[in-house]
Amino acid sequence: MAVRRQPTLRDVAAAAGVAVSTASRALTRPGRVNAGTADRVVAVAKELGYIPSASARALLSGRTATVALVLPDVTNPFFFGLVRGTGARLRESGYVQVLADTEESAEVELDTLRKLRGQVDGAVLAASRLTDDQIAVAAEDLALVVVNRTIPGTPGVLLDTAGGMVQALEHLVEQGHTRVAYAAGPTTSWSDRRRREALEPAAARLGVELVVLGPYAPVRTSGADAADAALDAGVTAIVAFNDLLAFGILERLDARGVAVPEGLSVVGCDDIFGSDLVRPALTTIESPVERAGRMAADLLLTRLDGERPAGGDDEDDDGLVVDLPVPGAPVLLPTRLIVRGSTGSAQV
Amino acid sequence: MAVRRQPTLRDVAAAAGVAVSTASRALTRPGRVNAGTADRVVAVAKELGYIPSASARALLSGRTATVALVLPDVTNPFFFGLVRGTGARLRESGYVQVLADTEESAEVELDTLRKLRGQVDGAVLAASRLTDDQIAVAAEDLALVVVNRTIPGTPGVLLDTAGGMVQALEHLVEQGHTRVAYAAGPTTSWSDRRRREALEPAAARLGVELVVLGPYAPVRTSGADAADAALDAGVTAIVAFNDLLAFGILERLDARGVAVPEGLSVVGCDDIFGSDLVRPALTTIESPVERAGRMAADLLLTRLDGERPAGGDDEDDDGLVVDLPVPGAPVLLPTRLIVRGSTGSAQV
DNA sequence: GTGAAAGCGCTAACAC
DNA sequence: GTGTTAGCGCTTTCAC
Repeated sequence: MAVRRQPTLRDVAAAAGVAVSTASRALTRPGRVNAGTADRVVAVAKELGYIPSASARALLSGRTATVALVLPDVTNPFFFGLVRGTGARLRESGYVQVLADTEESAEVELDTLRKLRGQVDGAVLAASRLTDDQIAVAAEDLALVVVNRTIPGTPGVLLDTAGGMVQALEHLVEQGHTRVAYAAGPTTSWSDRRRREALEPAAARLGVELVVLGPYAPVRTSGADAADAALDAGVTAIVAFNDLLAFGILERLDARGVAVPEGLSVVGCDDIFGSDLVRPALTTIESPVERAGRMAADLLLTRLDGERPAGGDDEDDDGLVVDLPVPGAPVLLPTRLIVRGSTGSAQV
Repeated sequence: MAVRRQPTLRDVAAAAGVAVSTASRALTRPGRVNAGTADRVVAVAKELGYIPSASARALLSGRTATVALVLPDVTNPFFFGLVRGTGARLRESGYVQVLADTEESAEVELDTLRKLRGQVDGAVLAASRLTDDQIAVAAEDLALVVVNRTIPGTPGVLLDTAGGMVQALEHLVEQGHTRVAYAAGPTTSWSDRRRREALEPAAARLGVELVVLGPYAPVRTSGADAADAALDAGVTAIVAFNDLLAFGILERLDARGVAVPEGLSVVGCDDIFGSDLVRPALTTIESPVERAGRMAADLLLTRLDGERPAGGDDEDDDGLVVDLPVPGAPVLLPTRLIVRGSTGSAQV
């Protein structure tokens, strides 16, 4: 693991017998240099194993070709798709992906965002624990795209799981259910609020009684409480905040000897890895998470590559600088109900 | 998403009425500056929201406080633990984690490593697709720690899944199995070779017949072929290269109406998310992947923070520079067999 | 204890 | 078409 000194542009220029500026041009804009010279420089650079210093470029241009994905918990399988989607899109454009875990803490998130400023060109902020205001403020210092959040003036991508849950409710009604529980997620969750706001009017419209249970931490272990509460509440079906919670519910029902779907129909949300592995397989709401990630990265890159076309730098001293046209509404991605074995007719 | 101009050290110095050098000292080494002055500078810096430029620091020191995790496929749940483990350890030391997906391609991996040089202080290389030589060469230009690989001179962390598989074999023998299949992984996999080399002598020692099936791509869909082959081979138990493959095997057996473990005992490997969710739950080999990641990051950081104690920079012009004492053997982490429902007595 | 100045590697004026 | 020069933001001599 010895470390060899990297050749610099100066080394290349010297070896090729040209000035650094010529070497620089030859490597970045070959058109503006004598073809023969350019070839020679390129050859020498290759031979020496020259790699331009990212730090020097960054210092000069203010651009790092790096984008961060900020999320509350890398552990949560739901976010894996986001990692993949953003990563794939970023790689396509030659960007480097940085991963930041905020450990479900608003404080850590704020601090992370602060430190990221200057280190990255922008960030995709997923399931943020911050307030709208805090995000808006952070967006002043760092190009931001939010996922599952609406912040006026900040581009965003929304997964319409609320819509998916309404589909689930309709499905249950068709199956004859008239009293359905919703096992709620954390009160701090923006998505949870959105879902409740969608479920309540839908329930009224469909003439079904909706019982809200919880809130529950969106993890498997909370499933036991949720299952018990559902049984106590005398519902025939339960829609869970997410699949992890639904897995826990299934486990508990199994342990208590309650058959699914005969004793209780169960619906999850997100279609994470494993939802088709459990028995009975879980009826759930498929979210195009990976696509959302790709989209978020795309929005950010569009922003970034429009922003400073070529290292522009204003010398205005009034502090404030660029103000860009902001895309109106966030992108809303539809979700889809996947019916599997965990839901069935209501037992009268 | 406007972007405000960041205050620089010069701004801070000016506002505090001191020279940049003093401001720099006040912020980095408060001891070497008049207490009052230092306080003032710090206060001003805070007020202005000053954040030191990472690029400038990197340019000057050659250190980026960034480490990359390079892996063949972010999609594979097996690597999630690695992402977590390395990420957690890096964060603890204030390092930033960069994620690089090489898409299972040696070429992409080589290119990634090349580009990473200079962008990061080091990298954790997991399940590399490169040859030993290629890795050794890459290690000359970038501080590297390998996971599940032994490269002389390069620190590494090994998960002893081969040992776990021997445990599995012993367990099966105790249950009366005398003819057992191993569903092999990709031929390019270093781990697969290691496991075979451990299983064969173990089988001989235990007096059990070992049938090697495959190779199979380590994904769920390959499970169908593996299950069929096992049934054809007339074995009573099968050990799969990994859990994904085992899941596929279970699905196929279910589809063919073969009971598990009565008709066939199934063992997976890695204990990934979902292995206790399937029915019957999967007997598998638990690997401390997260711990391995943490360890790998730890080895790297130790290396890094010993390497250039404080931005040292040699002016030797002979090209070659540092050569460090290399830790001898790689760290070997033990694995453990977890017996669940998918294995049982051999049906005579 | 503090300031002035050099320089990390690179690109973008500005000469010639 | 090519060389010279300035300067990105910072740390670190070297004077004072």
